[in-house]
Amino acid sequence: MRLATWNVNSLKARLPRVEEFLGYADVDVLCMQETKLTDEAFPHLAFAALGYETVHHGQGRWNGVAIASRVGLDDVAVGFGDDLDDPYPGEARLVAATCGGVSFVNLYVPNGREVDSDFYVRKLAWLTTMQEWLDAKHSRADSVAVVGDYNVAPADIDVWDSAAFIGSTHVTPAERERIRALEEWGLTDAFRLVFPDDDRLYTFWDYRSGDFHKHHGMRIDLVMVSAPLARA
DNA sequence: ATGGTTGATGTTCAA
Repeated sequence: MRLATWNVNSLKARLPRVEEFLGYADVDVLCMQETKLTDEAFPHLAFAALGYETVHHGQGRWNGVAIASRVGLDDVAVGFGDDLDDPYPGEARLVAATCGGVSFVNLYVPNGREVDSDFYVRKLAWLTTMQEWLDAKHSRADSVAVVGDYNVAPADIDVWDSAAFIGSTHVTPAERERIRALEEWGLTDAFRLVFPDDDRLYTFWDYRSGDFHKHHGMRIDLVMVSAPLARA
């Protein structure tokens, strides 16, 4: 099983790049976030032409999550369902499906904007609710991969300069505690399993200040896997 | 430089 996660920041704008990636990356499952599409506008045929089934949970201008799989796509679920109170109601931030015997959960975690803002408080609540949803849906003994744009850097090693993030979201103890809670539930940060001590390896660079060219990055897109997958 | 740039249902919002 080979998987990838990608915040595409508009699938309409990024589709040629996504098609290019699928052409060489040899992934079985691709989880995408920020498609910024309605369900009606999702380009299912473009993925089918490359051999991938797709499911999309979108709302239009913002958010939107999708899974493309060439190893089957079953048991689709979107959102937290009726039994849980969504701190970001109406926003398309979770889609789940079984692909090749693995339960995939694809997340676009709220950004949080400013520490202690209403958006930040609801980001923390969203992560707590997501774990409640996960616990209701899955056992830690299942093969489950909870992947996506977490908008949290799990540790200082995951940002280019921890001093530069003092007072910022993505690195606060409360946000990191939500990642720890998922680990206590039974998930493992797959990247850290493979690269336990490597720094300067990131998944996101802000495009507003030439951060990519200065390698001012953060590792905020995560692949969290249960024990049966972590052992594999 | 409370900056910078990208994308969308854009003359504003979210990131």
